[in-house]
Amino acid sequence: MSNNESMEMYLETVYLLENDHGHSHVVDIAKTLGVSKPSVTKAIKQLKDLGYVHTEKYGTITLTDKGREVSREIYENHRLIELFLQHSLDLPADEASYNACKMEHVISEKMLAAIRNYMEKNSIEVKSEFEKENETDIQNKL
Amino acid sequence: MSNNESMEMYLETVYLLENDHGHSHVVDIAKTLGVSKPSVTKAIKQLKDLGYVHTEKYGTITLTDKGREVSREIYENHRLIELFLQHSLDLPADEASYNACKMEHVISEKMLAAIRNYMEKNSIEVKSEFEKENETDIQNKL
DNA sequence: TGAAAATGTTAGCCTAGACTAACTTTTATA
DNA sequence: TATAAAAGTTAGTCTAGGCTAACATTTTCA
Repeated sequence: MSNNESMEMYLETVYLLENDHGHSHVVDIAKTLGVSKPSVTKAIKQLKDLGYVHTEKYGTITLTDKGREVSREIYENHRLIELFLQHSLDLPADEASYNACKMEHVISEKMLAAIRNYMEKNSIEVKSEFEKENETDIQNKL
Repeated sequence: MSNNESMEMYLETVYLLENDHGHSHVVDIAKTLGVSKPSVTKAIKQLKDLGYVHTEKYGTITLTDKGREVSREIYENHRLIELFLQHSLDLPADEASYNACKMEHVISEKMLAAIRNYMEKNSIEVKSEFEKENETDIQNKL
């Protein structure tokens, strides 16, 4: 799973949708990511083969425990990077989120560790959006 | 040309090789990027079609004025990001370079501007490696 | 409740960007 | 200087990750 931008985006989207609605649907994932339904079906099949999601034919998609763990980590890294960009570069929220989305799939473990260290030193608390409030615009989180 | 990681890497490599030796060869590009010679031939053909390089059959590869301008900008952005990572996160040079290499192809113009602003505020001078010294290990610059 | 709309799937196509095998041309050297 | 080695090219293959068209299933609601 490491270092696969496309799959990480699908997994992260499933995670966000599930946090909002308890499960996700092909059509919602397609809309969120701006891809076609068949692309989603194909990707979800791969996530299933990897043991990250459970699906029922013509039914809903839910994360397995493993999938939830991995996707939570992906999303938390996204948040971490996002807050780092806001704090260090004073980027507005939307720009920070956009760039975090691009960066999260490519930067090294050491750089992530360095960002965590930076946040700690500057006493910046990194908490999930979900702990803060009830948002519904998932696109803003990707 | 915008936002094409692969082509940007080829162009940047041509730029670095040319700065070191006055021109570049398929085989050197292949070694630097860790790809096969046919992959380089194909990529260079595309760069030629875009007007970025000049080639002679079975001969050397050189940048056009346009190509030099674009590749210098790519490389300078790489350096900018690299120094930002070193300064803000205290990343060692090799880690900073590695992550700059990944980030340079994906981050937004606004984020680049914010980094420039950061460097200025902190009085960090961004100069090319070439102005500093005579290095030959190009891999370290990518 | 049955037909239309929405949703999900399958099959097949396309492109980018890698690769190997085999060939051509150039360079180096015995 | 002839030939082996090195460098470059061409042709064809593969994979990932998109897409559309067509079909299957489920849901909605008149």
